[in-house]
Amino acid sequence: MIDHPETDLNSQIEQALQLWLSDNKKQLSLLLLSWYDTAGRDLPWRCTKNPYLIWLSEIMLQQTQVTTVKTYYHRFITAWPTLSALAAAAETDILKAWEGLGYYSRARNLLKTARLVAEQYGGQFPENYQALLKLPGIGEYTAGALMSIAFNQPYPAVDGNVVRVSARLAAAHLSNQKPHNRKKVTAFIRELMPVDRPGDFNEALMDLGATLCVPAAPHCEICPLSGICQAYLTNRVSLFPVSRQRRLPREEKHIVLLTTKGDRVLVHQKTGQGLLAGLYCFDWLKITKNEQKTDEHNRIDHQVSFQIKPAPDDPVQIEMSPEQVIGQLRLIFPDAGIIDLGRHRHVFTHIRWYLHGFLIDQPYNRDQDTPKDPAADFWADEQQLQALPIARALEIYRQRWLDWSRHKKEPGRT
DNA sequence: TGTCCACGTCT
DNA sequence: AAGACGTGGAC
Repeated sequence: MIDHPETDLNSQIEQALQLWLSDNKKQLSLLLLSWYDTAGRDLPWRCTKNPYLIWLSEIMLQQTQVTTVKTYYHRFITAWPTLSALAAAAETDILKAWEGLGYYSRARNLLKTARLVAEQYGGQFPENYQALLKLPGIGEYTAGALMSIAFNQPYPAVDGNVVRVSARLAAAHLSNQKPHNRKKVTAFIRELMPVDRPGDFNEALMDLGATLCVPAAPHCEICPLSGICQAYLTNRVSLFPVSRQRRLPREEKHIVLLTTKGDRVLVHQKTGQGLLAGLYCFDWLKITKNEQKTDEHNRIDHQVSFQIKPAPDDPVQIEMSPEQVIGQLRLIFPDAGIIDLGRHRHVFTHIRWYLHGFLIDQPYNRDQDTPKDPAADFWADEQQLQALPIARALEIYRQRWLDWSRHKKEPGRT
């Protein structure tokens, strides 16, 4: 006998979904929509059918919770009330307005799609699922949300909430992480879509998942679907959906240098498609196992002057005291004042950053170290620095520099 | 304060 | 398919 755990799992999912459909298909939409009509959330983007506003909100809602999105949504519709206004914006302005929301490729794709729709579709989003899918930043979920909410057509919009609700309803061992499972849920939901209110139906499912059928400690006792929820009826709610195994984030150590001349600090725009692309950063030194080099997106000045030796008993962990770093920096910048800006830890999904910031206070008239790439590097004054899009991870150092700069200008005020 | 967890798209 | 991509909230 050969074990086929994967096959068994897939057939359990298929059978559970089919069985549940055959018993409960007809009851769901009425129960769900009546609940939604009284308990659904009152959200800013639900008072419109404007595809531009629906699209904007849905892009923001990808990987981001409603409460966080509200501020940004308001900011965007105020600055760019129409698609053509957004299409005419500069990318840096979009990124600045997006600053802090994360997953910055969403902002870059937002602009790409706005321009594409303005130019190729006369400013109107196509009322066509396949055409929407081709637009940058629009995947299956968002295409389905637009088709159903903005265009009133019966397309499922399967997000993590819908997978969780489906898994519990049918007691199916679904995992939100498996693309194949999302397709199964899409087929399942397609069977349940009412033709008269597809948008409300999708939003109702997501609301239920966000407010009652939450991941931990769901409120089954007040859930309108508890009577047809197989997981609840068999007292197994906590088993669904299947939770994934999480990888540990890799660890990286960096020195952040706020290289300053007079009242300006050197900044650099990250290019390409990678981490924090399009955002601005300071000078940057990456500490690796037994050598040191700069992040590939950043400047490569000064690296020769750093010789960082691995600790003898632990070659992976490099410990360099602030005093040692300051000592090195004094060699590189003999005329400058060096200020320790402190350590900062920042955790991404996949990386754990240990940052240590230093401010290099150089005299006014020193004119070496001119940026190599004037388009990407420049010396920013206070106002410019505040106007640049910068990641959360570096926000603390920006603030420290601004505080320092103001204090230097008006030393009487502490 | 730290750890865990949530949230879709692209490659 | 599986990993890259960021942040904030819950505990």
